[in-house]
Amino acid sequence: MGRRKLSIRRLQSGRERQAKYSQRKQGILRKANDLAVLCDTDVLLLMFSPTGKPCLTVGQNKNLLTVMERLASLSVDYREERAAYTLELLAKMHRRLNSDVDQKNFSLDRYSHLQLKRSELEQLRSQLAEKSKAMRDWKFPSTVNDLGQIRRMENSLSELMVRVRAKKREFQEQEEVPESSLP
Amino acid sequence: MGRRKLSIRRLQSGRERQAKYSQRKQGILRKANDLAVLCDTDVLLLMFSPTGKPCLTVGQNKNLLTVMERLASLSVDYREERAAYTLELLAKMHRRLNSDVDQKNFSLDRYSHLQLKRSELEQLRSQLAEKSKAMRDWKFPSTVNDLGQIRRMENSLSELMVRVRAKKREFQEQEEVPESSLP
DNA sequence: AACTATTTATAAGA
DNA sequence: TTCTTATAAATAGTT
Repeated sequence: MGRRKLSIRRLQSGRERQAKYSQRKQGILRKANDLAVLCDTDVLLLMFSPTGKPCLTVGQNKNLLTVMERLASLSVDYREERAAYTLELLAKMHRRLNSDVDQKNFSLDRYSHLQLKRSELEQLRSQLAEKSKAMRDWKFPSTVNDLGQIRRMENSLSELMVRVRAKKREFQEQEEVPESSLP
Repeated sequence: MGRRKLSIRRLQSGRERQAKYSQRKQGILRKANDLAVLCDTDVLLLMFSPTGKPCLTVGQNKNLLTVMERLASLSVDYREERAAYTLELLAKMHRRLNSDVDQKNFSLDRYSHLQLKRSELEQLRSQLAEKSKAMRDWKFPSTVNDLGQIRRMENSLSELMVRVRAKKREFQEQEEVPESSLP
């Protein structure tokens, strides 16, 4: 909608971003309002300008709290769906993590071709065991009761994923050690 | 943006509203995402379909809580500005209310032309005094410390406005009584 | 902030 | 619902 097609990617300069924000802000505000009026629905739009100034609009004479409460109380179904999804993801990560650890623990013999000394092998094994203990012992709850708990679990999930990635990198690095560098 | 110009007013049938919602939902979602990407800003869009199904999207890989917290913690300035505004409105309503009540109390003689009996006039006066007492005695706080308090005050404000409107209607109805219906 | 050439969104119809 | 197409709206580049 303009002289040329603009590809949707972060604009380079802050000045460009601020200009574009001013340019498009009115448009999206109108869209939100039109939708709310035409369809007689709640529409909440909250945006922050690149300089951090907030712009909040809620259709249909509602206010932020009303709409957020509508979402929060949306029905036990919705929350439970969300909770179930989070739990499922967590369980999957947990299994994957333990499976990784088990696999590595059971296949430490793979490193024997590196011609490590027996003591070094044992040391490696104990390091791995130690590092994997926290992961292995990590428990996830079997039920979720509130949004706060869901949120904390999602944070745990993020941390877990970081740890899994770090673990993978660690093993990759172990395997990339060239034989010539070993005694 | 279509064969004809569509005027922005609530569509008549639920079927039309649902259809229009489906039609426009994608458009506004794209707008919200484009804005977030182009300007590297937080954009939160929450809408409910006419059937009550929620649709939440938050730009820039953020989540609902992150953005709401950004708003909530936006700076003491913003909250204070909001609190000051709410307080100002409340004070204005309070003054207006008391001024209305005082005016009416002092001008009860206006109703004398209705040729009410003295006892009826006294009864009216006492009813008015009683009804206005709650309003007159209503106190508003001089400081606001948290968003919850602001919210409660905004609710009080709504109630106050309803009561003021009711009061006005009441006086109007009093004045609309035709003389012929009185003894 | 205002101007237009263009692109985009979408209203109506199939 | 989904597609098509004429047309209204939004807006990119420019001033």
